Amino acid sequence: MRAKQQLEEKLKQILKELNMTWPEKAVLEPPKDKKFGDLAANLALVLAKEAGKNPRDLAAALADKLRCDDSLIADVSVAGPGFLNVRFSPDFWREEIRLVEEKGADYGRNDSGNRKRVQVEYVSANPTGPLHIGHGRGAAIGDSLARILRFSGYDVETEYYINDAGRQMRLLGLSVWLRARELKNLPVSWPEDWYKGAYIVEIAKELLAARPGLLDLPEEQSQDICFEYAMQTIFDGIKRDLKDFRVSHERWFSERSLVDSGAVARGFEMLKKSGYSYEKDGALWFRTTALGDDLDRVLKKSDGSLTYFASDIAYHNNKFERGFELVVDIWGADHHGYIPRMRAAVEALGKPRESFEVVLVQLVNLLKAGEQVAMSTRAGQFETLADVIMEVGADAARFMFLSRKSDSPLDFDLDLVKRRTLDNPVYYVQYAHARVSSVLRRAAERGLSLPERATAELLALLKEEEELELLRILDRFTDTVSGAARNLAPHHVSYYLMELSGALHSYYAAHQVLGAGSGQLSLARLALLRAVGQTVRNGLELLGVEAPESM
RNA sequence: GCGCUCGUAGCUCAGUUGGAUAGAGCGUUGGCCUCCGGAGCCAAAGGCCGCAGGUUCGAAUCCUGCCGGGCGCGCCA
Repeated sequence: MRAKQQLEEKLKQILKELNMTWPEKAVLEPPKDKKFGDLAANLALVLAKEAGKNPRDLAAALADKLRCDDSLIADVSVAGPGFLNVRFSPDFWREEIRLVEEKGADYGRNDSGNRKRVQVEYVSANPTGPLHIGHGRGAAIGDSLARILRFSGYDVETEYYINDAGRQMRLLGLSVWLRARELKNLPVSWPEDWYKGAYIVEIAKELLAARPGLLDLPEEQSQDICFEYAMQTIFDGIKRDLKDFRVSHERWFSERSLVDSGAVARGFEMLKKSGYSYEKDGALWFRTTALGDDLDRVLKKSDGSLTYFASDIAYHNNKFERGFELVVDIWGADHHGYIPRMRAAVEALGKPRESFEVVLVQLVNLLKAGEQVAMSTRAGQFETLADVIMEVGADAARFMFLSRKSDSPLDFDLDLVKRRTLDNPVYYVQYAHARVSSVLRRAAERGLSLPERATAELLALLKEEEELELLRILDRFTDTVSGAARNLAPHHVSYYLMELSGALHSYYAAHQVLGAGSGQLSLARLALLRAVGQTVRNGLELLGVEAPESM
C-alpha cells in the first residue's frame, strides 16, 4: 500500500515533467519472482504502446529519473519487454512496523469505498425450520463481506429478508394447526405438501400448552395464531444459531410489511410506466426478455395472486428507495437462473446494472471421514448449522467457509475441520497469532520491555531477508482488504493470512527472537512480531474468527 | 434444446483491472533445533492452465467453436 502509493506518486511527478499522463491501464504490483524487485510497473509498456515508442528506452529514462530522486528507493532496473522494477530500501520497509504500531486495530483500514452506501442481504432463509450448513456458508460470507466493506470505507447495512407472506407460510400455520388437532385426537386430513418435521410437533405442543382453547377458535383465526407462533419460535432459533455463529443483521425486513404498504402495487406502476409490462392470458407479464432474460415472467397470475418475483421486485425497489447505491444479494447457487430477471427488474426500475450484485454461494457437501453425510431430514445427522458449530466450533467453520471462492462447491469434512494441521488452515493462522503472543509474554517475563513505539534506530537492526519479507507482506495487507471489498471476495483475506502466517513460521524457525544475542536485537524482532500479530488479528477480525493468545 | 457457471500438479484449491520462468497445502521422498510453542521449519519430485483457433508487444485470464462436469430453465416460493 505505502510502497505502491509512494512509487505511483513519484512516477506521476516524473511523467508530469515529461508532459505525459498516468495511463488507466498502468499497474504497479509485486512481481511474481522476487529477484525482479519489490514492485514492478508496466507503465513504460503501456505508454510506449500509445506513443509508438520503444518501451525499454522509455523505461530506462524513467528509471534514471527515479534513481536520482529518492533515498527510499534502493534499486531500479529495467527488465523483460520493458518492466520498471523497483526495490525499496530496508529503511523504507522497516517504517511499516511503526505504521502498524500507530494504527493498531485500524491497520488495514482504508477509504477505497468512498462512503458508498451498500446493502448486503444474506441468509434470508424462510422460517420453516432450523438453519442448515448451506445457510452457514452464506452467513459467514455475508457477515465477513460486510466487515470487509466497512473496513474499506463503505457505508454498509446488513439485512435479513423475512419471507413471511405467501403460500409457504400459510402451509406452515396449517401444518402446526393440523399437528395440534392430531395431538387432541381430532380428525385431520393432510394436504399434499405440508411440513413434516418433528419440530412442528414440538411447536404445536408448546402452543397448546400456552393456549388450551386454541382449537375452539374459528379455523382461520386459529391457523393464524399457529402461524405467528411457529414463525416466532423458528426465528428465535435462527437468531440464536446466527448469534452462536457470530453473525448479526442490522435489519430484519418483513415481506408482509412490503405487501401491506402497497409497495408491490407501486412497483407495478413503475414497470407499467416504463413500458415493460403487458397483459396476456389474463395475467400481468414483465417483458424481461427486452433486458436480457430468456423468457418473459409473470407478475400477477390469472387468479389475481402475485408471484414471488413481483414482491421481490418491490423489495429491491424499496432497497433503492432507501438510498443504497449498491445492493448485494447473497444467494444459493441454485438460484443463479434468477439473476437475469432480477437484473432486468433493476434496470427497468431505472437503476444502473452495476448497482446490483449477486454473490453466488455454492452448495456445501457435508462429509465425515471422506464419506458424504446424508442431508435428509432424518434425525441424528449433523445437518443443522447449530450441530456443526457445536461439533467443530465457530472459528473452524467460519474459516473453512471463507477459505474458498464462494462460487465453487465446498467439501466440508467434519473430521478435517477438527484436525489441527495445515489441512485445516484456521489452526495454522491462529497458531501464528498464539505464537507471537507467547513470545511477547515470555519476553515480558524475562524483563524485556518493548516500548509502545519502536524507534527507527532500533528497527535498523532488522536486516535478515525473512524480516524484510515479512514487512513486504505486511505492506500488502491494506491492498488485500480493499481488493477483497472491490471483488466481494472475502477469501482473499483468508489466503493472505495463510501466507503471512507461513512467512512468520519460517522466520521463527530460522531466527531466534529472545535468544538473538543482544537485547536490542531481541527488542527489534519483538517489535516485528508484534506488528505481524496485530495484522493477523485484524485480518481474523474481518473473517469473524478469534485470534487466541494461546491454544 | 436454451441459459449460467466451472475445467490449473496424483488430491483439494489460489491466481486481484491481461504481465516476466504458472503458485500453495495435502499426499510422496529425504532432512531439521539438548535453545523463544515440533499444532512448526527446510528441500526434492510433480504442469500441453480441458482441446482448437483468434485478439496483441504479452493470454490461465479477453473473444469464437468444440469436449467434459455442476446448476437453472413453472401463472412454485
